[in-house]
Amino acid sequence: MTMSNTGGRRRAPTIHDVAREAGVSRGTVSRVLNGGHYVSPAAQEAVNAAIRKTGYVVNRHARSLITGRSDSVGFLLTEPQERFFEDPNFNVLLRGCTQALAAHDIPLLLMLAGTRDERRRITRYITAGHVDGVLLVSSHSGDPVAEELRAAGVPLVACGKPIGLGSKVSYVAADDRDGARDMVRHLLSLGRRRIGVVTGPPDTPGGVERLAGYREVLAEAGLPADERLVVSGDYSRASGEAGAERLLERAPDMDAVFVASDLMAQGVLAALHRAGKRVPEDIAVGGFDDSPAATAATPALTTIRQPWDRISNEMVRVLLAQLGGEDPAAVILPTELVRRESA
Amino acid sequence: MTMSNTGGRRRAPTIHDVAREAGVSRGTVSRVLNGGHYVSPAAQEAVNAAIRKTGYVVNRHARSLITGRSDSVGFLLTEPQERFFEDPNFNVLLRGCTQALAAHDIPLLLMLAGTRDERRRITRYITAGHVDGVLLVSSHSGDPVAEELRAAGVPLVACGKPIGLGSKVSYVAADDRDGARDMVRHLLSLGRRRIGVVTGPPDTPGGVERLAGYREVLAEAGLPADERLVVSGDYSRASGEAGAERLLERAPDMDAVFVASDLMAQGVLAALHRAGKRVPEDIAVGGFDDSPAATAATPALTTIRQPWDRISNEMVRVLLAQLGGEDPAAVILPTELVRRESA
DNA sequence: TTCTCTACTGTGAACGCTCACAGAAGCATG
DNA sequence: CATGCTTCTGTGAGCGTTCACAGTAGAGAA
Repeated sequence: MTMSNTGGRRRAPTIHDVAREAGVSRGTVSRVLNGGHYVSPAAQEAVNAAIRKTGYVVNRHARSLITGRSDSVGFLLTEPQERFFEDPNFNVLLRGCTQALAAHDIPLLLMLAGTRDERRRITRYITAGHVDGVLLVSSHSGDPVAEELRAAGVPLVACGKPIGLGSKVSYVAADDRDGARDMVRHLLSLGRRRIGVVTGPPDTPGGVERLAGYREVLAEAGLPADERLVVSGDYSRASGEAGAERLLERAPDMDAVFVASDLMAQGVLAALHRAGKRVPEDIAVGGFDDSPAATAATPALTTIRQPWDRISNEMVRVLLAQLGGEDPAAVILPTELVRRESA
Repeated sequence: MTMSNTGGRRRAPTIHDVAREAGVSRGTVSRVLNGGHYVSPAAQEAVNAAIRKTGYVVNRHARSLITGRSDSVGFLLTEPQERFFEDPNFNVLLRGCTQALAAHDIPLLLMLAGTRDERRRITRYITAGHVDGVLLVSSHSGDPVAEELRAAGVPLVACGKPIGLGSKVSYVAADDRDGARDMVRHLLSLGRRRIGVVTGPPDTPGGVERLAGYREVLAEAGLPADERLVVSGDYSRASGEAGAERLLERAPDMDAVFVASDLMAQGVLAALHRAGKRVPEDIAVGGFDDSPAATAATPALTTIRQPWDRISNEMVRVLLAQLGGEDPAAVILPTELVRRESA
């Protein structure tokens, strides 16, 4: 009667135990574990049975030691922390990436690099090869971590087009410009002609591209470019509130606002409410993101849906392709107008 | 002229290189790396200089292979996914844990186990020793993953008291009952006497304890227990809305509601607004959590703050203590009443 | 037959580290 | 002067895997 796998918590079974159980050599077990090429069907089956019987699980440390790969990837957040809190997009993205990676049996290491010290530590950790690649969430330009990682040759996929870096870095992004165009066209179709905009920070792709889309459509419609109708925020609720106040002051005849994020749009709604403006009767409001904030708002926000589930899937796909030796790639995904009450 | 660390990306320096550079043996370098006991000051310094010069970073896989530890911990979420989205507490908790662990140079693996298959995979992964311990977020009772991990002897710290499990599992929780007591006492102090409650699911500690606190205070105040004033939700906004409607129907003379989460309280506010009730004039509303939803609501919610930053710190502290050989422990942290407009 | 090719299998040698052990040196104690 | 103790150092072994290589068997071609 031999010792079996149940109970005892003695020692985890190794590839050796499996080999003995299956009556083959370590090499054959290893081959089965790694795709099963050059293994006879009989051996294949014997090994699988032995694995089930012993409850064998590969020791990833031993594997990594020799392969040099870690079979894990990092999810790196270099944003200032308040965004992480307030922006529901991060949650969706994080969850999507975790799941997409889990499907490949690849664990995700969460890394927060808010301070200088943290950045140094994390950079060291990553460049030491403790992860095979990095999913980067950092829309601000001039991110030193991103640049260092790129220089060190770490496979990298950014979420949103990285402004500072060269073209050699992969990214996945929603079509910000096209989304903005859709929204502004929608506002025009409602008969609005004095359309304001609260855009994002000018060092983020969302800030730049959404504003560009807005300007393009107005120009195409033959409307004058009026800089009094343009203010910028930082994607926070508070900045939306402040932005709306400034707009109302500078352009009291405004009849619509395009806001570059739902969270800011919440702030805008609050400011308009305080100013006695009815939405959408007096002023139509269009958001961006289709976050939970959009449905939570009163009135519910008409907004642009970013395909976050597809974005996370694509980020993982592109990163894995890169780990497999493929070249960096840029992926741009279409957005969708979601009509609710605010416009 | 010897090959130096800069450029070339040839091969990462090993402990061997450091030893040669410092003129000592591998063993001495290893001792320096692991606390520096039994190392002469001279050797200590030589090794540190060599580490700086070579840019050496320890290979964690090699270390883990021999120590059997992975020097990483898992953050396991077995909640249904919508909570992860909607509840901002998870973000604060996740961020806090990541940072607290980073201070000990321990990476955090994010694990989502929503479906049966995912649960199986994750359990296998964890029990195989790929993480040293687990921070568990799963308030629902009868969680099969938690039970399996406990049975397998995996060091575990839960967030919130795990209902199903025995007392051998560590947890960190806010004092739900006391927080509820504070809120209900506050409502009483405002002169309210017909106080309703929208509690959480009865299989969560929040659902049980907050309701218990509510009942205790009413009893202590000599008020009758009226089951028409008690409904339960699932912490979602929608369930708060439905709960408020049911309360209004069953107890039209209600003059206050204690809601077991801010998110549900948002729903309650919406329902009250629709029913033409003014808050706080007609009905005072008290929330729980002090989440961003509390300030976003109109009127801003009076609520109970849970010390999430302390909770995450304590979770990590208790887990690390357990990894160091200490026994499981329960930590209960005080809450705080935050007065705003709604009550 | 003999040779070559393909499909499959087993065996040492790493990978980079820690741990146990042996041994050296210094100093106090018997 | 031996003995013990403490502090420090180097060395071999081995953690569990993969990889390169050598080798076997069987099929088909010369």
